[in-house]
Amino acid sequence: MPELPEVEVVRRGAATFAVGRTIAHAEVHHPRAVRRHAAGGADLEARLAGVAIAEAERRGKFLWLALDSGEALLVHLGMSGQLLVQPPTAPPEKHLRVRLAFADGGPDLRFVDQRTFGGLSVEPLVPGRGGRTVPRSVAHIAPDPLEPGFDLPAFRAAVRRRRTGLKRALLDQTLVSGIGNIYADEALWRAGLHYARPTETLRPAEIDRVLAGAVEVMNAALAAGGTSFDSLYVNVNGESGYFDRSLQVYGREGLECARCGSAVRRDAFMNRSSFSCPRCQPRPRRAHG
DNA sequence: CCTACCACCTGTAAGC
DNA sequence: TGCTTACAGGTGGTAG
Repeated sequence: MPELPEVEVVRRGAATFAVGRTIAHAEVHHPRAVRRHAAGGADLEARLAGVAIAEAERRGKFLWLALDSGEALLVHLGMSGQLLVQPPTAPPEKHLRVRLAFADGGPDLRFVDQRTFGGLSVEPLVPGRGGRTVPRSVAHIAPDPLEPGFDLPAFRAAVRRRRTGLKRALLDQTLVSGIGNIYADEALWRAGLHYARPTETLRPAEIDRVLAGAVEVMNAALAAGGTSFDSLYVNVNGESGYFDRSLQVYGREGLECARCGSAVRRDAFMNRSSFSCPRCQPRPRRAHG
């Protein structure tokens, strides 16, 4: 489950079902799912056996479970990862990668991931950006705009220092985290800005507008349980959110813009797609990307 | 240093 | 009905 709202839905599920419980043992079913854990799958299993889960935290699209051993179990869902609460007796899912069994004999926490772009690792906690303590491989990730400590003036300055297009900047997790392809397009539509607008030409008010658009759309998506076009994007109980019904441009090529009635266009961009309204978001004369 | 591109995977849907 | 191609909510490493 990719972007910030979907990851937050999963984090809340983990907080409800896993915090306070003790892991009996972990089983790594696929080595690729733990490739970021440098010491290997057996080491990850050893570090998880017998430790209790103290908290479930998130920055951007990175989710971690703070452990009473002092380390953290970092989870990135990649493009297709799921964290599922399942009875220990449930048969293994087709794409089960890691299973956590608990000392109380209650439900497992299972990491299921079709494409294996996601993964787990056990890492030390280190000082991160914005004064927060984060797992080591999250140290370079910028605060996300739903964090209380998000520094808007610093974000404005960082964007204007960039020499790139606005959407590239929104997707750069070292500038602002949590925004992916769907919510970038939705935020740009809300702000009435084109994805290729050169960052160095943006006025502070325009940067504020697109960031505010991202915050609004992600909060709305969170309230709807996230965006889900298929069964890949589900909460810990396997349920889909319904924010896809509220998207204004993403995935809506040829359909009417809700604001002006023009047909939504789709452009190839960064090996994926960008959806926008040709009238509300005119292409700038000078464009980046 | 900074920016842009590509590889990393599996599955589904559309096109021929 | 096959077979091929395009595409999918992301990230890190690396070439320029």
